[in-house]
Amino acid sequence: MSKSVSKAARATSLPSSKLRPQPEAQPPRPAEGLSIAQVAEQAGVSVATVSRVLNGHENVRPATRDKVLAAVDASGYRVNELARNLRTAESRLLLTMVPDVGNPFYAEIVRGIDSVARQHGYFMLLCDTGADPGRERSYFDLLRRRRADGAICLDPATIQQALGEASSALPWVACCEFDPEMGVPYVGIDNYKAAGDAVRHLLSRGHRRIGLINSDVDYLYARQRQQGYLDALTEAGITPDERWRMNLNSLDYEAGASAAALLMQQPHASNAAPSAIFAVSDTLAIGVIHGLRSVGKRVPDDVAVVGFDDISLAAQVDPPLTTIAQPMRELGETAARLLLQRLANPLANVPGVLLPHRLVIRRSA
Amino acid sequence: MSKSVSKAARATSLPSSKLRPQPEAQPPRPAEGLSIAQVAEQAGVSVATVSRVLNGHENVRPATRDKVLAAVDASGYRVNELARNLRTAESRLLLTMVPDVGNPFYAEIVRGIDSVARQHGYFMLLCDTGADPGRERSYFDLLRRRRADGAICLDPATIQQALGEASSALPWVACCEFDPEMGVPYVGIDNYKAAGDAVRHLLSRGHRRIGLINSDVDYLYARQRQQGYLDALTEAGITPDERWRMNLNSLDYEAGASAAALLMQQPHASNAAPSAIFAVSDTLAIGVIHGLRSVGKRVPDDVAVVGFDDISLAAQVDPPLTTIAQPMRELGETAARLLLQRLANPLANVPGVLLPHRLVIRRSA
DNA sequence: GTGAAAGCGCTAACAG
DNA sequence: CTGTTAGCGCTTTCAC
Repeated sequence: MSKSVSKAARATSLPSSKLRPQPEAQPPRPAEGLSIAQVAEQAGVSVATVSRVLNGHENVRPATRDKVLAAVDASGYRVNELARNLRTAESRLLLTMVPDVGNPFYAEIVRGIDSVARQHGYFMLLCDTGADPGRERSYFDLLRRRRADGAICLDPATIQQALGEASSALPWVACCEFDPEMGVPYVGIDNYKAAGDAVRHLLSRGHRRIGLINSDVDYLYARQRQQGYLDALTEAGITPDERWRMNLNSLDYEAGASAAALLMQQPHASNAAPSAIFAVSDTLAIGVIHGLRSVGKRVPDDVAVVGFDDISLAAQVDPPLTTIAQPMRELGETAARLLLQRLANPLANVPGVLLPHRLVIRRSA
Repeated sequence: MSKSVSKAARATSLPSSKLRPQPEAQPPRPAEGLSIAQVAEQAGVSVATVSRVLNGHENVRPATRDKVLAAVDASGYRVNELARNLRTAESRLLLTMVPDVGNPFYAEIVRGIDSVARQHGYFMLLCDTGADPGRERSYFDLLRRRRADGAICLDPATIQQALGEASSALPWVACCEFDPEMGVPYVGIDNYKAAGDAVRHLLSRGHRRIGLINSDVDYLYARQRQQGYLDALTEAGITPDERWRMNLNSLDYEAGASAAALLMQQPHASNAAPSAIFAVSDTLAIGVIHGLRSVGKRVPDDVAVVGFDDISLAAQVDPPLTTIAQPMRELGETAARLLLQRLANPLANVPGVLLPHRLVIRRSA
């Protein structure tokens, strides 16, 4: 899912021979305060007619339409959407609330959301909540205050639940992180199964002491993945050791690194330290590899590592990361569609959706 | 201007046991259409008074204020900002246009912007332009249509120039990428000097064949860094070889990886391939390290690598990346402040500002 | 096919 | 201190 190119005027763009070719023609009058009324006057029609052509209504005589259009771009007029929004009672803005914009996993999802939103004439307002309930609530209030028409929430389930109670009627959907019981439309993956897949891969490579570096248990996905991990181990006849598990309140590289170092140095019964680690996000896993290296362990020879998400970076680190791939782009796109659907038909029963994940085997495990 | 809502999500749409438990307590009345008038009535005062307490004006008797406040939260009323915005003629939305939200460098800057925007009562609308002039223009139009009060642009200078000609009067500022000649307020670093610093570091380590993996020349910073690279080499008595230089139209890891592989395999006069590479972004540099490894070169033993930006990941890869640190957070914060300043006083002469960079030496070079 | 007029919900004079 | 009132710029009946 790589970006794209967008060459524009590349290559030929010389240092700056002439920075302003535009000999200062008369651009359509920047026109600060210019209202539909002036355009109407200039075109010799009524405001109603101008409004009609602006909105592409059918019932306007071509000749009239042309007159109006001419007046519009002679004057450089742009509709004032503030007024339009008030009148039509919609802002055409969609909120997206993420715990951390800097996380590449969320970044890709956000792209998916943005792309379908724009496709449908909406803009996306990105909100970095830092997983803070207070900020979350204040952003959510934008819905009630009519600043936004709908919202997509990727924040921890614990936060969502609080939100849901206070406002189950508001138009919002959950993405990646969701509680099916909550009655809010959602899209995500089967975290329990995915975690099991990761662990079973490690098992199949002969590992029996498998560590889990997990995120905050505020996240339902963290609890689900942990359960998947636990059950997979148990099914293989292994009794999970508590000392193999850690919960972090951050997904940063640094957090993963120090957690891994800690995990390996912990007093384990002689050589009973984990021979493999399952980290619930790639950022964590990349940190883990770094942390392992810092305490003299090699990956995958001494310790195998599997991550989660399959961000684009996963293939680039050394060793390339074995991981569970989530369809990030689609997750975002689907969330946006679900929301749009809800907006179009508030009464319809919007379903929950699960998208498929898959195990990507590279060299780290 | 499409508005239909396309199909829902396909894939495994869960059976959806019971999608709407909806305990239906009685929260303060979700109150869809509730206007200031009803609150006024309920409080036994006029709309003007309600408005006054809502906006924290002084001249309201405490008793009256309390009555109003009581009515407000008894009814669960929230102001309709659509109306407020129209009346006050401002949207309190700031646009941020970036070429790629997924790039960790931009992500951190965006955080800086968002933080000071919120601090000042603004929200930030994030726009991923993909460095596409068309999308850029359409986003920019949001300013004219009053959807946003101001904008911060991080897109290529070539695009900015087109924008500037069409609308130098609009309230916007440039960040990281800027043309001082353009008369638009900006914040960034001294790219020429920074690139020189990177190259001089390599020189001091004894390298004389230094490659440059650069981004698209649409970016002024790319041209400036190239010049810094060229001059540093020349000053050291080295004649730069054209075959040491590459321009990429992407900053993705993959792009860096394949460029590096290509650079090393190119037919150089016998063993005249570069012994060091300067990449103009950390993402590129990380890709470069990966690409080098894929053709059997070790870093830094066979080839040294220095990057640019100092994203958090730089310290986590193997080997940790030597790089030029940019004060990303401050860049964003400063850009936001400049814009706010311009908004507060449109006539004031807002200056350009350069922030300091610094060389961070780690193990890759 | 086109125009006149009534608001959308709020803020800000201006009176009292 | 509080209430009345006039719009902000647009869309949308309802007449003609």
